[in-house]
Amino acid sequence: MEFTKENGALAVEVLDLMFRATRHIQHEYEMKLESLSLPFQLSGPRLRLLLMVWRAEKIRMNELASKLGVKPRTVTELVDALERDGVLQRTPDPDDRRATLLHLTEDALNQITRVRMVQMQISDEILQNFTAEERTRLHALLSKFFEGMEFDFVY
Amino acid sequence: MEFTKENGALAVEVLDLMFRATRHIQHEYEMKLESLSLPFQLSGPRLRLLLMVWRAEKIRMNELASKLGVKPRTVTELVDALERDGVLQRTPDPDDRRATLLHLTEDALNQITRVRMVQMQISDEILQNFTAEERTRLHALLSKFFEGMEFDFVY
DNA sequence: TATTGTTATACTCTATAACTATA
DNA sequence: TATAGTTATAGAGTATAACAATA
Repeated sequence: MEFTKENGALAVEVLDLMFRATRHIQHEYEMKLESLSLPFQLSGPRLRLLLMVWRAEKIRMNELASKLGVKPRTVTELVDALERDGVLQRTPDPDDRRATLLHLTEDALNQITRVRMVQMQISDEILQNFTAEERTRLHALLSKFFEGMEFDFVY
Repeated sequence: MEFTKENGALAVEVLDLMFRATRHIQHEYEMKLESLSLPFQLSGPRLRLLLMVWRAEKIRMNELASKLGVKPRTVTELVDALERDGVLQRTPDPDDRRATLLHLTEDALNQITRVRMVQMQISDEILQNFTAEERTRLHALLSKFFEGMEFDFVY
């Protein structure tokens, strides 16, 4: 599609709307997460990290950083907080003594099903105005942002 | 739509994808904004505020806060930075001596056309995988998040 | 020499609470 | 008594740079 002022104006409107919608949704999402009275506090970024560790079972801080799309220093920060809250643990990597492996604590593993279920309920509630077909179409459209992207682009 | 685990799982996937796409886009967007060598630094939140002041011509900090969906204290912070950079100015509101009006500087007004044009180009580039029809459909779907919302919901 | 994760430091965005000046 | 915006303070998320341990 060739660039014209009209195309540009439409593009700005689409992205603007997307940013606004996401802001709005994230507000709601975080408020609902906070009101859960889990044994640990989960913000958006913390939940994202938590679920990534959970899916991997165990993972290096290194790899986690690149999957999250943040710098290793940021992972150190987040992990410090989550370890303090008893959500996950560091263990030395037996294969490389420079590296650190992360895994969830027993406690977090026991809570994870509930967390996932609540996540589904929150998400479903936020999408209450959308039919199943609309959800699928939105998913398909959003996927286009990642089209033609090298390797497994995670975050 | 009735809640089932399947609906919930789809809803989570949709929002997860939306968050990831937005993160990704915001990264690109901010990088491109930075590489513009404007006479002032524009992050996402600063641009958002700047454009809102521009559209209003003049506006109270108060009203701006509610339109941006942030607290007045946050506006003070952002405005401090933008005033330091010569982007906008505070003037006392003649109608209410408690209030402060904001307006763009001459300098910012001279740059704004360029900023808007670049914004269009960046946005168009980010949406390069989307046809005009897909853009319109995405816009329509995203609008649904705001359906049934009271008053003019801005941010 | 390169990589892993840390300490040290800092910046941006955001907020709550207490306060000042005005309404 | 209520409102507009500030000072004072804080916390989350993010980053860069220098460094120690290890590869």
